[in-house]
Amino acid sequence: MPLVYNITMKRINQVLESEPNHAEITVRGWVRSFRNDRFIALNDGSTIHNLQCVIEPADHDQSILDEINVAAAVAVTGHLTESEGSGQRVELQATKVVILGKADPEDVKLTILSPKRHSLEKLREQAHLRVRTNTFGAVMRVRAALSFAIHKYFQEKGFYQAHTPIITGSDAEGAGEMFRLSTLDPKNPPINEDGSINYKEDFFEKESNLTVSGQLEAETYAMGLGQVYTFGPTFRAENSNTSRHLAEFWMIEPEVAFNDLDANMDLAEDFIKYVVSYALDNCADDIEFLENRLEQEDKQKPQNERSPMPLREKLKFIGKNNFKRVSYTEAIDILKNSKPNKNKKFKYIIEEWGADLQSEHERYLVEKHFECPVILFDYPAKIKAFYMRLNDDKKTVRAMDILFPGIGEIVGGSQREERYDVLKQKMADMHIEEAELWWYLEMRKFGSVVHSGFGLGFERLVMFVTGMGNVRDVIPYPRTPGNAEF
RNA sequence: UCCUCUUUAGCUCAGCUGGUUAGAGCAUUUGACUGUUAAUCAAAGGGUCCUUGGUUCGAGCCCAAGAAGGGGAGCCA
Repeated sequence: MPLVYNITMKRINQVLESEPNHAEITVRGWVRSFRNDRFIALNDGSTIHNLQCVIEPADHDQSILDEINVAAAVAVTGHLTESEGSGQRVELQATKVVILGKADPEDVKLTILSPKRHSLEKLREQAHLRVRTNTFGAVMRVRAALSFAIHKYFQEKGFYQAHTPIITGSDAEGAGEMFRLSTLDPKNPPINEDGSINYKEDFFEKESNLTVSGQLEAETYAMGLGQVYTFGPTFRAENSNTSRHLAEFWMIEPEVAFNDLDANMDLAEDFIKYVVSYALDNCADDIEFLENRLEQEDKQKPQNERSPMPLREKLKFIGKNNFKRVSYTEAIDILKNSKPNKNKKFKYIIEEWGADLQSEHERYLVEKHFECPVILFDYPAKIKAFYMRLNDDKKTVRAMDILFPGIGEIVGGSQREERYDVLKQKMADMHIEEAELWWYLEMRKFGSVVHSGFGLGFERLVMFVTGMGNVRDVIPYPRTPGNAEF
């Protein structure tokens, strides 16, 4: 088999950029379509575009032609020429076709690889094959580019990645229900005298869980390395059944010593603008494809549910315009005086300061009132976590959320409470076990300084950049309540 | 967890007031054509009408329970 790697082997994205100079090259990929017994549309995952390989049927064995079926893997050797057709600039005049992996059309017919449109729900059922569709190829390339851009941004800014633990021994991170972790025999666990399970005999000799956030550990690292970020998987055992929640998702959590909340907002905004612009510049073809896909999808929807602007325009808008910064108190005033509040169109009517904002309120602010991303800050202390820094008014904390159109909350962050006594008191008030988080509190005794950070849900970012409407369609194998297939 | 909608061919769907042998487009197969671009033209094959139980002379259609999936809400990122 002449299939060892050599200099003439090329990825299709490179080939499509090459000059049609008749040089002999070999490409390998999967057949997307085979028209007229002559035109193979070949895709190798390197780009949304296919390479058209042209074969002269008389020059190839019938046994080979019979196996050039949709989804089959083939290696094609030939000469790159200008295309006679109008659909592409260059094409490969094939001299040799080798079938690398067969695909029986009768079997392919039963899968989403069959050459026709499929619903996103159907693609989800066959998640092991969906990356071979145009839409998922594009989404996953954009996801990978965004992941790279995130590391690039922080590394260039002098941040260090902190690998915070995935298994945690504390259950007080306060960000949601946790997945319990144990090696005890579930049918016959060791029992204490009072009937409870004796975790002293478990692997870690205490209860352990999958992490819901690396923030608390990241804070300790910011106190040594100055500016750090985490980027890893996070687990929440919430029974959330929405298009925006996963039980396993990836989160980015920068944490910076000496930053106050204003600097934190500056960082978050600059960071988001950078990665969105990076994707726009480096995944132009994929985002163009996704924009067209979205436009087609919008045609099926009623006018008021359609995207207000095309995908690329929306992404450029994010890069160019400043996010609107509004305090919680101002936001409440805006909402109180808003039409839907006065006409009782909101399900939850805003009556007084202190109420938690529902997603209908966030959407109103972002999509109707300001029509741009909004950063809300200085929330009531009562509705926010124990570690957020108390303002001098004793009523509000230095918290901020970034709200995006169509996505809702994409970032949640705060300036952390750096004062030992204040933090200790807040932990007591909010019933946080000091024994669980002694180390977090103790950090405040040794050179404690102002510091801030935020968490950004990676999948929500990918949703925004790709225009996909369901978080399950921007991660390879989504984990949701009742679903851990694949 | 709550509200709501859906489930009919491989896929997307239609199926009238409960009435003979359940249809269409795409996909697949076969043939024709051979510079196509979601190729085109012709023909063929393809059904546990989600499951269970009930009402009825008769159920894809009505009733009940269950299952799976979508959308929305809550919680959050």
